[in-house]
Parts: sequence; C-alpha cells; structure tokens
Amino acid sequence: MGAQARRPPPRIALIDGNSFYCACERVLRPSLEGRPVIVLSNNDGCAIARTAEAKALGIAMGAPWFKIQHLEARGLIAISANFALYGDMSDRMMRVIGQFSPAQEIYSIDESFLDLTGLPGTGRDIGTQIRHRVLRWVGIPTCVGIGATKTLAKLANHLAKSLPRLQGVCDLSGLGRAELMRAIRHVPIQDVWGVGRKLAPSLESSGIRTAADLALADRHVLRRRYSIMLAKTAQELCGEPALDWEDAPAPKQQIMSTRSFGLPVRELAELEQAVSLFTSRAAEKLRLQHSHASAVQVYIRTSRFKTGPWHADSAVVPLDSPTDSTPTLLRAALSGLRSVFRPGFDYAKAGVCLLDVRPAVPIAAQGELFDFESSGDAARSGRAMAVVDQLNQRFGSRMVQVASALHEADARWLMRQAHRSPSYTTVWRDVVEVG
DNA sequence: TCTGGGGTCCTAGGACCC
DNA sequence: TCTGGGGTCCTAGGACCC
Repeated sequence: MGAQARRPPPRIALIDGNSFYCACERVLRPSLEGRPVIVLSNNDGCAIARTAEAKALGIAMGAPWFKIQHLEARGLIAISANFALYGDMSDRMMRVIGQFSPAQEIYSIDESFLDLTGLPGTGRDIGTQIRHRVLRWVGIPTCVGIGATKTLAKLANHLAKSLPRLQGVCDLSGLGRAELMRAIRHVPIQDVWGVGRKLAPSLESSGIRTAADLALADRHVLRRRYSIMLAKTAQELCGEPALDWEDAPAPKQQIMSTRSFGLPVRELAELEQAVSLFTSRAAEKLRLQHSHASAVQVYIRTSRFKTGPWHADSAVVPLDSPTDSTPTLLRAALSGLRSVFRPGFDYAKAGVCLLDVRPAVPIAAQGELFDFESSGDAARSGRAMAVVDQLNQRFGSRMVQVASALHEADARWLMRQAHRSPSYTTVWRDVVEVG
C-alpha cells in the first residue's frame, strides 16, 4: 500500500486549437488577424469554424452561408474549407504537443490528450509552456484543460476557453472531491462531453442541470434509464477513469466518401460519375490503412430542405470476398446505385460507404480454397492499385482515375468553393508569394 | 440559387438455436 | 404441435463527437 500511496495522481491534459480552421487561415494570411473570419463547409454550405470576432457578430456554429452572407458588409470574411491545409497544420501542431509527454492520444484534427502523470512541474506551468511553444512554432493559439480523467480534461478545457482570467489554462487535477464539485457546479449539463442535444433536455427534466449534478447522480439509475456511456461520464466527472487510453488510432471500421452537389443532379450518368469518384477516393483510404472491405453501401437523396418530390434510398452490396480493388468496389457501387436510382428526381447528395473494413490478410489465406485463378487476379489487382496510388500521391490526387469518374472540370455536380484560399503548404504552385 | 463530411458506440429487436 | 426460457448473432437506427 505504501508504494501505491506515493503514486502520483493522474493528470490528463486536453489541448485544442482555438477556432482551429480559422487559425490555420490566419497563419498564412496575417491580415486576417483581429477580423471576423469564418470557414465554410464543403459546397460553401455553412459555417464550420468562427473566430471570436465572428462569434461576436452573432454567427452560430453551422449557420447557413446564405443567411449570414449579408454580414460581409460588416467586415465578415468567409473562406472555403481547405482540409489539406488543416491536416498539414494539424500534423505540425500534434508533433510539437507530443514533445511534452510520451503518451499522446490524437483525438481529432485539432484536439490531443496528453498524459502528464508524474511529469515535473505544475499543470499550469506545463500547460502554459505548451501554449507558448505551439503558438511560436506553429502559429496556432490553443487552450489547455487538465483533470484526473479525459472527461474532466475536456471540461477543464471548456473552462479555460470561457473564463479569460485563466489565460488559456485550467487545471482541475489534484482537487479534493468537494473542491472539484464546487469547480464544476456552474457548468451546464449540455457542455459536458457525451451529453448532446437529445440527452440534455431529458436530464434537465430529471433535475440534472449541471456537471456536478451528473457527477453526484446515482450511477445505477443512469445506467438503467439512459446508457452505460452516461454512467461512465458520471464516473469520470468524479475523477475515476472509465474511458480507455488509445495510443494509436484504431483502423477505421468503415470508410466513407460523400458530397452534396453544387447543382441538382437528375441523370443516372452523372450520379454514376459522382459515385465512381467517391468509390475511388474511399478505396484509396482503404488501401492507405492496409484494409479490405466486404460490402459497399451507396446512397442517394434529394435535398432535405427543398419542397417537392422527395426520394432517398440506399443499398448494401456484399462482395464475394474482402477486397481493396477499386474496379471490384466500383462494380458493386454502381450496381447498388442502379438499384436505388429512380428517374425524375433532383438529387442533392450521394455517398459511398465501405463496410466491414478489416485489416488485409495475405491473399493465400483468404477467399475460396483452391481458387488459384482469382488469387492471381487479386495479386495483379493489388499491384495495379499500388501503382495508381503512387501516381496520385506524386502528381496530384486525381492524376489517375477510373474512366467513369472523368475529369472533375467536366462535372457540373462538383461543389462550389467560391471562397477558396490557395493551398500554400500542400500544393507547389500555391506556395505563398512574399509581397 | 444557397443548410458539411466522417466517424464511433450502444441498444433494441428479430432470427435462430437448444 | 405448442409453449417457454435462455442464449447468440446480426442489423438498423439513434445519439454523440468534431
């Protein structure tokens, strides 16, 4: 028990970028500093990131662009999303954060957990150092929340963001139970990680209105009336870990590629083009993680927002054996598409989802026993796919495509990106000019 | 004209078996 | 043939996350 008692208390940090996508744009265009900026989703549909100045204009997360466009007159700057840039900036930021601890879990493009347990220095000191280094080396402003569990780290991060006097760092680790409850008793229940827009009203009607209320609620009742996840959240809010630590990202179990269209699509031929492109993108992701899929799902749908004839359907096409071959996946996707397509509708969106994704096993160990001929095909197909992926990586992502996807420039269904900024860090011809 | 995309996990319910 | 219970597996759908 003696050794046990001296073990340092758990200390988990959550570091995330403030208005991350906007911050990435600002790194390369310093003139955006101090101005209201938003980043628009694919298709310039809605706001998916907002600077503090944009929030001050009253712009909500997810606000449709056509409803807020008039704010351009008041200085609002809108930028079409550039996910290649954000991914690149994310890699740099995560590497710098990873210098502070050997145990890092990258949770999303702009969020990273870091295990600070046993490291020298107070949480506040380490958090402040992280913020300064990321800002100086990468140019991204961050906030740091620290707690005994992941859920408390998330909550502390939320406090660090909302209380200016904390200067971007909030450390809830090392607090006694009573102090901890005092610290979280003003946090509304809907701000707790794992409580969303459906759960919040339901909990409120049972008298659970704050994070502290949830922490103190009866876990058996939570388990019975809601779910095991909510019971775990309550446990974590008390400082008792209930969620696992994931050092390496688990391979995806499903892989999607889907887009809304820039213009309504009526013709099967155009949908085939789009579905072909989505399938080849998804297949690339599949091969990147060295996996095979056993089924392909295709879906199409008309607009959720327009009145008029409505149609949405999806089909799952099982494959004879798991594969990563674009042509095989494509045949399945297109047959699925033909089975759900109905003429006479204005389709607004389509998507492809690879299902039952598992790590690839050696060709000899899969498929039909004694099926030498198809094994040979699989080997040839594997080599061809590797060449296609190499060419695409080297010369640009659409260099080599299945013929039915055609050239993007010919596709009228492609998304709008009216506010696109150059891909400074990822495309040579866009490398920033000094001026 | 104009409302994102990509994921995970849990649960309920049905099919099937003994 | 009917009834019942217990168990597993699978799938669809919901809720949540960023």
